[in-house]
Amino acid sequence: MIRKDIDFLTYIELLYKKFPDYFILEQYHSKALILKQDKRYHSLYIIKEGISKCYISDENGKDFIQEFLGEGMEFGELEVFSGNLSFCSIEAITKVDVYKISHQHYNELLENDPVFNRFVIKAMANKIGYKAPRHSFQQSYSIEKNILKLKESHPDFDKIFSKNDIANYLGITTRSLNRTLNSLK
Amino acid sequence: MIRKDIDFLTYIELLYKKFPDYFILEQYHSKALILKQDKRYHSLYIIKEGISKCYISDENGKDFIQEFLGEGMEFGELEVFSGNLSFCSIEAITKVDVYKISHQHYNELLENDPVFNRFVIKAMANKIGYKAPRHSFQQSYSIEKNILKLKESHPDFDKIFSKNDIANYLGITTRSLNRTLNSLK
DNA sequence: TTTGAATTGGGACAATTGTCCTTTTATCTA
DNA sequence: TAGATAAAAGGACAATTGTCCCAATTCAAA
Repeated sequence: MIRKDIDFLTYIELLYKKFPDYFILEQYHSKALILKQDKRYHSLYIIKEGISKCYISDENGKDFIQEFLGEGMEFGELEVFSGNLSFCSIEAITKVDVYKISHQHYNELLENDPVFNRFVIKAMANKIGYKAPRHSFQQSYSIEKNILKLKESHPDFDKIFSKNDIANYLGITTRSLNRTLNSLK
Repeated sequence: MIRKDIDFLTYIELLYKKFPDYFILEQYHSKALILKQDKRYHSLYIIKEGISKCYISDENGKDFIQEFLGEGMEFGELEVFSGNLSFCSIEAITKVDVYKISHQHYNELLENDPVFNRFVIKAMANKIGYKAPRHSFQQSYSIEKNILKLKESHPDFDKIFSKNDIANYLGITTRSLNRTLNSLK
């Protein structure tokens, strides 16, 4: 549920010592919007600490949460390669510390640092390999089974996240979420 | 609906001329299983011609189709980076021609050919950026809106694919699909 | 401590979608 | 061409999930 990549973070901290002017440390308070869907950015971010949510909003104002991002997760990197506008929004859930790096520096690292290059590719492979089974499961199984699965990996999920976020993560309404939580008690 | 990457294919054909022993040309007939979920492979594939489907099967035998793959799409590459078993199956829909390349040669190209490296990263970024909005839309909107959207991008989708495949792509049953198709007439 | 706003919980009903079958149509093979 | 097999269509009913509310609770700011 909360994605992490500690090895990548460790490597970023190492790079930060080596090229301190490549990175800017920023802090966002809970509920701050770090990235806004459909806007153009020239930097991307790697989470040093804290939890944020990555979500897509549709024209009716419904949000669909893609992932909860924790330490070592990067976001805003897809736009480096596609040249498109940001395709999702990122909002801080807890207080969040990030390393910010410009597209330019990021590209330099990708080209000149093979270890970094491999880390980035692995991170992308993870994102693909994680999403597919999750969406597959969500489509095929009942709300009940999906909640039981959440509980397995994060027994205290209903303490960390708001009901609204959980519902948006599962692609259901809060009403259905409540109903199912009751039937599980 | 059918994913393609012509530029990547063009580059692969170029590499094939340069390093003919890196690649094996294979052909699969319609309905052949090219990759099987939960098996280990030491090669990956790039489609030269034809259409295949990439799907995840769950323990109840339900299939969820991730993507339909056309020219220039690669599959089996995630396992190079994760070291895991194949997380989906790939089945030929039409007759399919592929370039097969070993993990080892693939890694060599990634490390020594920056143009190839960039193509691979872009391909992965595309996969991520394409899936997220699609699943988001599928979760939030009615079957009817999803079918109308399919029709927009592929007016003849019901000629190319079986009803079963379309239903598995949308994450619904064929019964629901038929019902909705009728109400649209 | 009070007040207003946001979050949570849930009743009643409607709409959507799935399940289980049976029938029809198309496709393939001997 | 007949018979077998698979694919498509759809009836009847059940289950799930959403919509539209309003009440209860929590929380923060005045």
